[in-house]
Amino acid sequence: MGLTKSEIFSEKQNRIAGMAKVLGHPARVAILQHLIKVQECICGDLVGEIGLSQPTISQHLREMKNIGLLKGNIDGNSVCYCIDENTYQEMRSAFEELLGHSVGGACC
Amino acid sequence: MGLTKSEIFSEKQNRIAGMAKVLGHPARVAILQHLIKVQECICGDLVGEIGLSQPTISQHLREMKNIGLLKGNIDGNSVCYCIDENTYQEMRSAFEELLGHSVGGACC
DNA sequence: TATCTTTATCGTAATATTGCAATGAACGAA
DNA sequence: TTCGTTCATTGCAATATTACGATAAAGATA
Repeated sequence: MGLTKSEIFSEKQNRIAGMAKVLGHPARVAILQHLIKVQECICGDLVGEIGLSQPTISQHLREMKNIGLLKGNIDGNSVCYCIDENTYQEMRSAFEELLGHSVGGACC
Repeated sequence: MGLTKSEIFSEKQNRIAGMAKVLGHPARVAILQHLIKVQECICGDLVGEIGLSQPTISQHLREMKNIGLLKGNIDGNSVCYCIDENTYQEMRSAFEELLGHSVGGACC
């Protein structure tokens, strides 16, 4: 079937999964790391930096924009990308909340 | 082509992506949250708790075991699952490192 | 032994993702 | 206007993921 049954999960669970999914590809991790380092850049920079084709980078950028992690600002004939601080902090909080527990499993 | 070009990324980037990917499905988020709450449980508990079929839950559990997030301990004819504390902490550290920066983008 | 319970695996179908060539759109420069 | 630059979109092929019925494997129970 291949169709995720989102309706049986909470909004929050679906949101966390969506944010994690966007980090679930090394190209998007690399894009985020590069943007953390240089704060802002254009698509062409990332094509040179990462080594995937321009359409592929563009597609990854769109997915990152779709969940709100990136913003793009048109500047002449190029587009300046940077991280959306709100979503970036939302992700930090969500993962910290999910991963900040004590987990001493007794059985294993 | 559908084949991720892992070889052009660093070990660390691929590892982060792999850990994120496992949280990139709401069922696996729900499994992790349940295990955080109850510390340990068997597969059948999760089937009742989450509402997916037993083979589907088993498949998700396997992916979580594959990256080391879960451990399973055979106990009679059932399997007791719990969180692997080391990987859980590794994930916390990795995401904290990735998401703990200052990101004031100037262009957007 | 026969049966029940519990979990894993196989097989399959449907959908999703990844990647890129080709093309289009929009701006700047000559 | 014409050409070059930059990025998005389209279209396609290949691989990956999601989900579950059927079945197998293995310990528990009668």
